[in-house]
Amino acid sequence: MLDIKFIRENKDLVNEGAKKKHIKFDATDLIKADDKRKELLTEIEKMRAEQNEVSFRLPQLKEAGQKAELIGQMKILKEKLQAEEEKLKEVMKEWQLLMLQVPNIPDISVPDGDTDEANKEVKTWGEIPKFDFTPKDHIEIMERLDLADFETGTKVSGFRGYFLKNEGAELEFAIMQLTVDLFREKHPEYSFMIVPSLVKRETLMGTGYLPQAEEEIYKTQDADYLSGTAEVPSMSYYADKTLKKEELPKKMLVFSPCFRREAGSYSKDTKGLMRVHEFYKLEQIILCEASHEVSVKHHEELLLNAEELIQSLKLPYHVVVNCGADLGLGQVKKYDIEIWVPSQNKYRETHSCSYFHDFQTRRLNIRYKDADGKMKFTHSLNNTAVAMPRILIQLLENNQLADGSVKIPEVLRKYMGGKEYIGK
RNA sequence: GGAGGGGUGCUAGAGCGGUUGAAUAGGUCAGUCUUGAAAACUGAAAGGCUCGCAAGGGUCUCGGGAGUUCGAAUCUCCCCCCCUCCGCCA
Repeated sequence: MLDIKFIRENKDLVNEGAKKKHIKFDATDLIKADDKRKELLTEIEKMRAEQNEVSFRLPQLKEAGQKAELIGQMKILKEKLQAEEEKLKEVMKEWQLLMLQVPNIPDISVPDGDTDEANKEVKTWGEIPKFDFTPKDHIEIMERLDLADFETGTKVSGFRGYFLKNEGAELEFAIMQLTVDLFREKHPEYSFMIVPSLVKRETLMGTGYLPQAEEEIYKTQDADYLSGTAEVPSMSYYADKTLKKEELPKKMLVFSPCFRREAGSYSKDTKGLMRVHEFYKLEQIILCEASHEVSVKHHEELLLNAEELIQSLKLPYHVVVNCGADLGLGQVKKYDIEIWVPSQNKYRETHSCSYFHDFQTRRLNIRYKDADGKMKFTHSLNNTAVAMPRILIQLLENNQLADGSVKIPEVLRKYMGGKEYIGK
């Protein structure tokens, strides 16, 4: 959500931003609705002022006749007031609906473009491995080495179901532990959090996932929902709270199971671990003071943290800046990290790093008192730390050997009992 | 699941139809006193919306929503949350 005052004063900027994001939106309707809102509000408040004034005077009146007359007048006023309030309610409904559609303005450094083709590579790291054999895909590797069972996964869990087994499961534990250790040792300012995935509807409304993504989210028979990312509960943790300036920036490493229906992607990545209905993720979240420069600084930091992890695993990757059309409603700028997948001969996304200014926190009402004594909405940012099991794809494929075995990256060995290979 | 009790400001806690944005106490901040501190004393202090160049004004907010009333923190209904007891499960 953006500030209505800002929208009024920067209508063209907002409209251009929407255009860059390829989102159909025109602030004109919203401003019209806001005019109506203000007009009604002024009228209503005038009536309320009169009501308050009379209700102060009324008990002081001695004469019964005077009293009765005044009460009669107030009855009429009350009816008028109620009618106007009813009108305002209608206007507010429209106003809120429109407010929720206003996209945040993308940063100037965001490239133009209408598909992910236009995403711009800003960095590459590591060497793309050359194999003197045809590299297998992760499904074949895992099935051969008994690291996963997709067939039984489908039988037990349904479409996109999977079991991780043996070193497949061990690898997942190891990577998570590696990530936790990395943050504990190198980034101790991050506090650890494990958050609920089962959340109330209001929580998803607050974070802006509902009503837009209704189809994408699992719902329980108690009308609760299964969150698709830790961002939802961890941001909601701070909803309606006023933080102290000294508490900022708040940095968190958050663990949660994630659930996604993948309703719109029936034909995409249907096999293996690429796109599954349930998985575990460690997510980095930052709340910081309301300054563009500070947001940008943290955005770069979040990216580097993730890169650090990938580099320690020695996986080749690149970073892209998402183009306008690839940005979500609230995002100002987004980097994706994509790690090389040999069997597909391309990079595939593993991390998504965005900042939002106060777009999320305005809706969630996360504030702090700034040095100037003013209440401000914090800025918010997030990036994946590591998402399981997707990264197993790149890990296994890039480290596969001709004999079908897999070499375990050095940093993970201590978490796997010193093992160097899987399947040797 | 059953039976009760309760949700008030930073905190504790009054108020239970009419100058209550809200007593009182504690905490916080500023000042007086002091070499410094403590104590004591004095004073300050909520947020949203809105009008205004500003000073300042209006309005809303006592868990959330709806209602009764000329007027609601106070009465009624619904929802959420917390506590106690019983049951159930581990």
